[in-house]
Amino acid sequence: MDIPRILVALAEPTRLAAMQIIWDGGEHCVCELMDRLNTSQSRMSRHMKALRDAGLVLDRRDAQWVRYRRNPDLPRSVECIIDAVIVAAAANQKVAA
Amino acid sequence: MDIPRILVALAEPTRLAAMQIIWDGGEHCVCELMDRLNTSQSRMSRHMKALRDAGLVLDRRDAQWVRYRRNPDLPRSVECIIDAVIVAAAANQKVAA
DNA sequence: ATTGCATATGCGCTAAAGCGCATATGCGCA
DNA sequence: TGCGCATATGCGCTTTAGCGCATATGCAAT
Repeated sequence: MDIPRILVALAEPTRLAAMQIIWDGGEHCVCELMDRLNTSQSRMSRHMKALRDAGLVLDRRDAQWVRYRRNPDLPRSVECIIDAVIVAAAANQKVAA
Repeated sequence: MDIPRILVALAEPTRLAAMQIIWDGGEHCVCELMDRLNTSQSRMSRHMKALRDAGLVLDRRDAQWVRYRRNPDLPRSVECIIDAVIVAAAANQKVAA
């Protein structure tokens, strides 16, 4: 559990947005994320790799797709960080809107 | 409230350690932090500037010293992030010890 | 005014992050 | 086997972060 590494992973806006999508519990392929976050394929793929390397998400091959999902085995302390970050980011988006 | 900027600020180990010291509520000069965190003067000063620029701490001139303290006006959502990060970092240090 | 301690900052350097582009790989289907 | 979609990655580039060193600034005391 490398806290700085986790924070770095969450500190990039596109990665944070991806976490917001994934954290609810579903599985999401790269192409879906890349469409919803309006970014390129290679960029999205690399960002997902960063989240995976930080231990925040898991991935699974499903035919031609790779499905990413939240890592269910994170320590509670790390889940608390992510919850707090997502809440704060969501609150911020409301203010901005 | 720029969440990514806050996360970047917290993602550096020395800055995170400084936040752990400051978050309790006291005032701490750069020389104290630099001694306790075993780092150089310029490095510590710059890291404190980063925390200040992120809005996490405030500073105050007191004679030859500059006292840093936690920013009491942070939104609750941001305080939650910092609390969670500090708890997780502390838990980690126990495991490592 | 000078000295000394505390802090900030300009400068140059190195390392790392992030990106686009092109290409490779994995998989299903015809 | 060959094609097409989804994903990953090598490469080169640009930007940014972080550092040490030296120096500037602020303040107090002599």
